Amino acid sequence: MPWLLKAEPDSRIVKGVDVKYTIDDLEDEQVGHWEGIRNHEARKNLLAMKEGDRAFFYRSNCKQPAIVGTMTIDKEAYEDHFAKDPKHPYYDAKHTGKWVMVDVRYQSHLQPILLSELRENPKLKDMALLKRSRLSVTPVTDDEFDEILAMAGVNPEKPDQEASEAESGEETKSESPGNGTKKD
DNA sequence: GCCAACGTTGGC
DNA sequence: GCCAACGTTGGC
Repeated sequence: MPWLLKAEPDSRIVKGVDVKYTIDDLEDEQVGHWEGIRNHEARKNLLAMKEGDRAFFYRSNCKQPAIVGTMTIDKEAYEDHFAKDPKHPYYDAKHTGKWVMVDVRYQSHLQPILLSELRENPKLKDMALLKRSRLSVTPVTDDEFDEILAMAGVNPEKPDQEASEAESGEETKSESPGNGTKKD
């Protein structure tokens, strides 16, 4: 099952540590830890992730909240040791040892799909992201995933195109590159 | 176990 | 900065 994971692109200092994390950061490191999830339902979703699952990178708590890239689950849920470190921003004195994290692997940048655009698409009206706005790890259906890729101008049947399209940037910056399916 | 008070998330 | 949604806490 595909997933959506939120991260904050703007600097925010928690216990002296900047918690910002962007799709560019993930691209730089290729494989990143998704630590700091401190909500039971989000935890349940982390535990349900399987290696190889597709996921969206969502930027939240910023001017233009949006889906900005894709990644895959690289390592299934394991103990989030940051919960045990009293000096860490994600320390949780109460639930030490029960929280988990996954590793994610960078796949591609997408032309950002704004939250407002997601809301406008009737095919996405049941998205967990929209219904459970405060949940930072949500499931995405296969149909929703493909629909969003289409909104980003990516052919879901040729996912290898998405990397080259988004990276080379130049030739595919137009609004709807050849998909005549845009509603309105 | 109910619910009011309070804290946090995150869009606007 | 405001506030709606919603999770958590604690009194009873």
